[in-house]
Amino acid sequence: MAQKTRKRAKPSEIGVRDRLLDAADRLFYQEGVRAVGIDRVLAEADAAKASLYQHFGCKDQLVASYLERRTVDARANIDAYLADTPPSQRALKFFDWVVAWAESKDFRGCPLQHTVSELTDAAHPARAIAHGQREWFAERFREWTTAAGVKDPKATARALMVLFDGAVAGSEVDGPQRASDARWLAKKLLAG
Amino acid sequence: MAQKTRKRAKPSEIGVRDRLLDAADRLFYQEGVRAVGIDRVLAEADAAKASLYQHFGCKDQLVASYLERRTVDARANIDAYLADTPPSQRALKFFDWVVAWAESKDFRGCPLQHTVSELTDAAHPARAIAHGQREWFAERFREWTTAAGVKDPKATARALMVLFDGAVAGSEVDGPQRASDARWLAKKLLAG
DNA sequence: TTGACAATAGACCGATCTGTCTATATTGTC
DNA sequence: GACAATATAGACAGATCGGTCTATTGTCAA
Repeated sequence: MAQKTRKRAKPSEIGVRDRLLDAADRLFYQEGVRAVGIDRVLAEADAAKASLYQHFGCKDQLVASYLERRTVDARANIDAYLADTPPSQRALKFFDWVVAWAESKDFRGCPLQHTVSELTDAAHPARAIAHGQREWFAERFREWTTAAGVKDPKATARALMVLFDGAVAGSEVDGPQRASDARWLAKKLLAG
Repeated sequence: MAQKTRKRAKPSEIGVRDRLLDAADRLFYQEGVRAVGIDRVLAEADAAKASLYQHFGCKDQLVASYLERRTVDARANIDAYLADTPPSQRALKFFDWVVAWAESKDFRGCPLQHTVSELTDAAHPARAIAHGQREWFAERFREWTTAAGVKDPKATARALMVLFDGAVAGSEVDGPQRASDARWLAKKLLAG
């Protein structure tokens, strides 16, 4: 046993697992996890059915893995975006990131919100991912409001969470103006 | 032609159409419009398939009608809730209504947001309903902030819309605390 | 060369989906 | 009682769903 000699695709190529995740990401995010069937994912990924079930076991797990990768990427993305901003300014700067996201071509709201509202089974593996990411956001908001030196950092952090949710949900329906509106109020809140 | 002699069910009974709408409302809202099939609605309504297609033509139209009735009821509900509150206080009072909604047993987020995110076809009849209701909310927020005499009523109204969306979306995932958080910031905004 | 492994292609299964259809029962009006 | 309208019950069709299975191909290591 042992001696993992794993290594199939040449470094320049993308392995089947990643192709499946890429396809799932595009389709699930754009159209929803219930609207997109396995066959569409396979066609988009140019992969075989057996590969999907070999790597993920079932569709629910593919959905969870898609969400998981989304959250990992988002965290890295946000941390990088804020790296050059002094901690005391990060709370507000974060809303610049939100505005940019809402204005991006493929923006279609929050994948976590979508998935939670589509998959009502409380035991679905994707829900744990969503919950974890929510916690990460809450923690970051507390960090940023504390660093900002506002009067009530915890209440302010919770309010920023509401503004974030509202920015994303509102932008999905009404366009990116809602994200700017959220930033406007966030600035007011952090200044007062 | 003419002489509508319509009148089937006795006044004390509920007609099939309403039974279907009631069932659709419960199931679509609780589990999502894609997760619930026609047969589940029929069983819940204790109705025949032909009745559904006689009254609504297709599932998409049933979904639109369910949303339409939701919005009509919500408008009446909110207006009644605020009737005794002086116009200048209605913006804040509205967030009491939101908190109460988020705390209600069957709360599961915003039916408009859910439907828009599940039905990505821009031409879907349900989307027009959702859009109309958003406009109604925006208009009301402008009324209330104007009556409140705040400095920038339009910007404030847009910010309240964000808080509303954030309250509802956040409460769906994290619980009704998010609605209270939104109210907290709304109060701050309307006071300052 | 051989054997293990990862991947593809696609038939197949049973369940479920929306929607159509026929047949039958009930009711109010003439 | 006859008729039209409304409702029920449920078979049926065609598509799609998630998931299993077999057969085949290509590649690396021994």
